[in-house]
Amino acid sequence: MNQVAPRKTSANRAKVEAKILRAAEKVFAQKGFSGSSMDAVADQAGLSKQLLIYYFPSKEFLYHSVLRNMIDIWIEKMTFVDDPNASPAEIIEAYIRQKIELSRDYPNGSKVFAHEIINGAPVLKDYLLDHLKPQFEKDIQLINKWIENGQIRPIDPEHLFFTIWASTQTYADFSTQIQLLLGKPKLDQKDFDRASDFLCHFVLNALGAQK
Amino acid sequence: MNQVAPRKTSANRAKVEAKILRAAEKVFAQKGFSGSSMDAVADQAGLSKQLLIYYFPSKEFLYHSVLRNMIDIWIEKMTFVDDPNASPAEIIEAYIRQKIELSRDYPNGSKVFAHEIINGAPVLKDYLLDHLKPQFEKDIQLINKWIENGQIRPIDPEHLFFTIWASTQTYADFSTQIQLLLGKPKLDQKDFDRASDFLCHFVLNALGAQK
DNA sequence: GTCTATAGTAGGATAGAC
DNA sequence: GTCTATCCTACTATAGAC
Repeated sequence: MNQVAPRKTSANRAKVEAKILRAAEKVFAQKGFSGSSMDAVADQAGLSKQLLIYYFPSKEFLYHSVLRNMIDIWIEKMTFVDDPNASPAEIIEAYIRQKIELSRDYPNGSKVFAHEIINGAPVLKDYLLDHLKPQFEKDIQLINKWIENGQIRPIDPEHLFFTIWASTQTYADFSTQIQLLLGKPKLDQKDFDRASDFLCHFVLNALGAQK
Repeated sequence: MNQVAPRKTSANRAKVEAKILRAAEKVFAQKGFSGSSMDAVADQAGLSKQLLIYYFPSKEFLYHSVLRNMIDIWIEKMTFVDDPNASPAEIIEAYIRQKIELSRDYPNGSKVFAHEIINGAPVLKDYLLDHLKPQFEKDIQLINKWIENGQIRPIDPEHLFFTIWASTQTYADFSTQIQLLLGKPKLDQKDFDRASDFLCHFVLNALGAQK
């Protein structure tokens, strides 16, 4: 037998690993990869550094695991769901709202990505090229089709995406600054709703897209 | 005499300090405070670690110096220049263009701030409260006045600022991602011009502000 | 002002008892 | 699976020669 009591063991392992990944996400979110220590992750997860290393043999492996854990859902929310029955306004509004929800639900994941990108995307570069870029180019084409059809104003589609990404992710990455200026200890559901409503109106007005 | 050859000495010191600050800005931009080492800064500046410590006795002091060096120009560009003769459209267009210029001219400074804010602004918090917040609130009032006067559409002024900040700073902080998706090794002047033009049109259309 | 040497500590990782 | 002990490297910082 390779393992003692494999069933119980692996169930427990999954639970501990999940706890560690949540802790690591939080620590990496604050300081990025090189700024974070295994000690800090262990503390956050409530176990010893040695035990942490038992589950995740190296810091690099832990970091990769955190990224892997988030990357697919992340890229999925960065690309359109092309519903042929929906109007441009409907597609864009749904897109903005789901991006804000992502910032609300995964603020730490967002910050980990922010660190990774600011750092030059040393780990994610290839993955972004292989998975995000093709989708991005498809979405650009869809927007260009809308422009040709006169459904929205002629604008630079690439920069439209950069603006939507930046202004939705800022509610996760720069929440400290936003809290400070709004005089709130924490952003609540109402703040995210206001952000969504503002951005949807703002972008649809800018595009001249009618619902 | 306190110093030997004070004139030459202090002139040289200023030059070396400037070189170190540029190097430190670059290193801190990539990894943030805790992720950066004095060794890396020394390497980047082209001098020994010991000599670096002679000029900047501690890493904290160096980091504070880098921030102090940028913070005033930074906050200045985050607030309106209230020209009573200018129209809302003119004020906002000038504002967006100068924010994009800031991202172009000080990408490392922008990234250092990004790290600091993502981290919870441990160093800058008080400064932002004392210096940015009052200006922010004044600018909000001005926008509300424009809305009352029917010069722009009624929108959430706070979130307008968050959107403009995010979508201008993204060209510094997330330049890696933008380069990747545009298929460019580096953003050039044309890219920044396109970004400015896009954002000005976009925001003015969204606000319904006529030039 | 610049160098060598080194102290002191924190961090990543391993070995081995239980 | 969990713990103690420990190795080794990298890091911040100091002391002191020149």
